[in-house]
Formats: sequence, structure tokens, C-alpha cells
Amino acid sequence: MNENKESNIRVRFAPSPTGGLHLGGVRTVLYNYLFAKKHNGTFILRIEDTDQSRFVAGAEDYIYNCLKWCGIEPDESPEKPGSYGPYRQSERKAMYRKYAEQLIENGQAYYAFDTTEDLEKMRSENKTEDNPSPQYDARIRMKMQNSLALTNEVVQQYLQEGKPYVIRIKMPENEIISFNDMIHHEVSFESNLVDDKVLLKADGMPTYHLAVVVDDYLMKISHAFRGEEWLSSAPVHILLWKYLFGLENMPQWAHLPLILGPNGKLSKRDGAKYGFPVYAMNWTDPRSEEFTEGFKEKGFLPEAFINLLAMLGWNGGTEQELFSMEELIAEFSIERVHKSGAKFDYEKAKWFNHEWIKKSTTEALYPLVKNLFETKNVNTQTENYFKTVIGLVKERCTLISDFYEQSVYFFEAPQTLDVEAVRPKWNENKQSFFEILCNQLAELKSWDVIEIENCFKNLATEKSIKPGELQLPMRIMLVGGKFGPAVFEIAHLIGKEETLNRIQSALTKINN
RNA sequence: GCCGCGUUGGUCAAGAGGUUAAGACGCCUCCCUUUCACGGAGGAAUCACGGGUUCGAGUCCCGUACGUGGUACCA
Repeated sequence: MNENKESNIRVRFAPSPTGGLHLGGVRTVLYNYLFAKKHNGTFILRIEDTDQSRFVAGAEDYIYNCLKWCGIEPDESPEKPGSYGPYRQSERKAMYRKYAEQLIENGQAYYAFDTTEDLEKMRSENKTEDNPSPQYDARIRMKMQNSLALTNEVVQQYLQEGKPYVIRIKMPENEIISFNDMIHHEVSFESNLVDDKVLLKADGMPTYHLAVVVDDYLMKISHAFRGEEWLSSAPVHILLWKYLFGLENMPQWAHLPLILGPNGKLSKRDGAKYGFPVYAMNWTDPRSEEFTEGFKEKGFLPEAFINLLAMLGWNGGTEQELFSMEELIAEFSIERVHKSGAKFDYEKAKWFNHEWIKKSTTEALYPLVKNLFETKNVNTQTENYFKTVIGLVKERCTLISDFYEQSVYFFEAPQTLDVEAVRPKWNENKQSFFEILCNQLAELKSWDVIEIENCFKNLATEKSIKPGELQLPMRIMLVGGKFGPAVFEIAHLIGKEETLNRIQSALTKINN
């Protein structure tokens, strides 16, 4: 039987499919998801595509892919409808109008026939230094073309003629509109300072304001998380709830703090400028062809991406910083979400990834690293060999892409040798050491680490050279540079033949 | 301009009237390692400012400054 008694907690992530999914967006989904899972609730993905002029092909699929990569699976979505569909607002178009009309009947909204030009004119005429952006509000609405200012006959005539109109909310005068936000607590607004927002557009589509309220009601949303950029329009939503469905049915709001870039608001430009990704995954705008790099392709592990995002605006109150999704679900609490915006720090982001690479098993890393080498056309030999290599170098990799540089030399002789690192201290004695070493290594019966090391060290003693002075040249010969795991380990792994080849070829390079 | 929200080291942050103001990233020094990392030990660095309230304020109140969001038939 279904052991989970379905909780009444229902949350939704409601993106507009207009482009890439940036950090802030993913964090909003994350907090939604964590909250839902924590309370055994339902996580819904609703596509807010009411602005047909901003439709971008592929953006919706892109969102699914990002969520999937992040390990976030919606319980209900356009692709997996539950009982409150459709899950795309464009497909719910017919549902909104009646609510807008109901408001008109109750005197809480009105028809407005103003054209774009009328609005522009109103704004330019009322614009002053003290009021650079005049609002369509109580002070001016009686001077406009709407059902409040016009006589009933004219209004009826316009409607019959099919003159285009929008429906605007009629903001009440002298009211304090307040609500209790889960993060900001009591927030209040003066109704006089809020304008008569458009609810239903001329094309019959609702604006965001009407659509969120209606959909949240119809979809039985219990808790609504969104970015803080929405806080200013909250009074419109509160009023709509009051007029249409009752404040007692309104979801609990939580306005999440913004994620900022190095200089204020985080933009995709910041990414290009400072060399860090801003989107979850690579995104190319189909119209402008503008490309924006994603965390995935940059070499981030989804676990790390989720982890770092979770910590940007929340912490568990302990010193723990590394959290898996399961741990986040267990520990997350909305009370511990911060009020203030957090500046994104790429250095810290990389640290999270580094930690997660170290935490990951070679088993888990294998497909990712293998894929990396395939794109570079490197033959990675057997799976076991490859996995040994991964285990050896993973603590040296911050991004998945680092695995290339950190381990190509296990598969191919290095293209270039940092000969300058050995030349200054090179001499006849060392030259002869390596020549003899090759002969001795060739004779070695078993090619294991200890044998190689003993052979190397005994010969060094014989030649009265400190082994340490020879290890660096040896490393350069095998690896090409001053990095990587223990030299004898490397020699052992790449095999006798390859080791000898590399030493010999390096010898000629050093002497030229 | 107006309205909303915010303000603890460079960054993320703990802190809910009495603390030597945690911890992490980054930076620096040292140890380990004759490579690079990992690991370990240290170090520099903070309560935006001004007034209150209080025996006592990073914590409460009020201003100011600064930041940020909104001010669209975009979300």
C-alpha cells in the first residue's frame, strides 16, 4: 500500500522558457524541491509561457535537462501531468478570463482601452524630475480610456466593436497591504503607491500577476517560493487572493534573496567577463546565437553545484558545509534562509567541486572522465587501468576537465618536456645514471613499484647522487612537467617498455 | 524620484543583550613531500556610520549612508 500519507504541501517552480537557467533560478528550484521533499510534499514544475513574444525554441527542454542533471525530478510537470493540468500556462489560457471578469463585476478591476501610444503619451506628459516613471494609478486613471472613466455606453460600444482592451486591477485607496513572508516576516505596502497592474493582456493571455494567483489556487499550492525581485509586486498578488479565493487559502510566501555577481546583479555578462559559468548547462540562444557556458560543461559535478547553491543563502547552523541532496533534504529549513543577497564567489564554487571530486568514487567519476578523454581522442586502454589512474589523480583535480592534463601522460608520452627544469643541474654523471638505469630496469624481473624504486636508489647511491636530485628529472621524463603522483608509481603503471622509451627519448631532448 | 528589501573580515557566514565575535573560501608562513596536490600547524583581516534604549548592544529602536529589486499589455 502507499505508505506515504500524501502531505498537503505542494510547491512549484515556475520558470519562463525564455533562455538559460541561471544560478538564481536553480537555487529557487532547489529550495522548492528541498522544502517539498523535507515535508513529504509534491514538487511541481509549471511553465510560465504567457508572453508569446518571448518564446524561445528549446528553452523548455533545456529546463528539463538542467533539472535532470541536478537530480531534481518534478512530481508533476508538463511532461508528467498530475491532476491539476495543464502545466503550461499557454495551455490554460481559457481559465484566466473568467476570474478577470469576476473582478470587473465586483468593481475590483476594469477594462482599459488605452493604446500603447496613449500610455506613452500619459507617461511622457506626467513625467517630471521627481516622478520619472508615472504610474497608471488612482491619480490618473480617470483621465484614461477605461471603463471607470468612460460612460457605460461607450464602453459597451467599444466592447462590441471589438476594440482591443486589457483588464487592470483597480488598486484601492488608502489601504495598507501587508503579509507575512516566511523569510522577511511582516512586509507592508501602501496601496496608493501601487499601480493598476494589467491582469489580462489584449491577446487574452493573463499577465504573470493573474496567472500565478489563479494557478497557485487551482494547483493547490501551499508554499510559494520565488526570487526577491517579486516582492514589490506582492501587494497585487495579495489583493487578488483576497478578492478571488480568500486570504485564508493563500500560499505561504517566501521571497528568496538574490544571488549577486562581482558587481551587483549577477548577469551572464559577468560570466563571460570573469570566466565563470552562470547557467546550469551550456545554452545558445537560437536567435542571437549568443553562447553562455554552463557549470556542467565547465566540469562541475551536479552534487557540487547543488551543494554550493544550497549554501548560498542557507546554512544548517553547524560547521558542516558539504551536503549531499539527501542531507540537504533532511537538514533544510526555511527559517535558516537568509534575508540578504549573497555574492557568488567562483573560488569557493571550485572548492566545492574539488571536495566533491575527492569524495566521489572512481566508479562514479569513470564515465565522466572517460567521456572527456573520448572527446580528446585519447585511447584510455582498459577500464581497470583507467580507473587506477583516476584514483591516483583525483585529489589533484578541481574541475572534471583537469583530469585531462593531470593524467594524459598515463596514456601517451608527453608532447613537451619541461627540459628547462632539469638542464641547469644536468651533468655527465646524471646522464650516465639514466643510461645505466635504463639497462638495469630492462633487466628487472618483476616490474613492481618497490623493485623499480630499489633499483633507482641503489644506482643513485653507487653514483653518489642524492636520489632526490634524480627524481625530478625522472618525473619530467615520464610526465613532462612538475606534477603528478609518485614517480615510481607512474613508471610502474605505464609499464617497462614505455618507461624506457620515455627516458631515452628525454635524454636526447635534454642534450639538444 | 518614489516604494520595497537588505547591510558581521575581500567572499560565504555563525551569532537571537554579557563570547578572547565561530567556521569555510581566498591570501601569507611553516611542516609533510626533494614534483604537484592531499593532509597538518599558524597568521593577517570583520560587526557601514550617527544617535538613542540599557548596568551592558554586532544583537533592540530611530535616522543617515550604501547596496539591491521594483516602478512594462516581461517574467
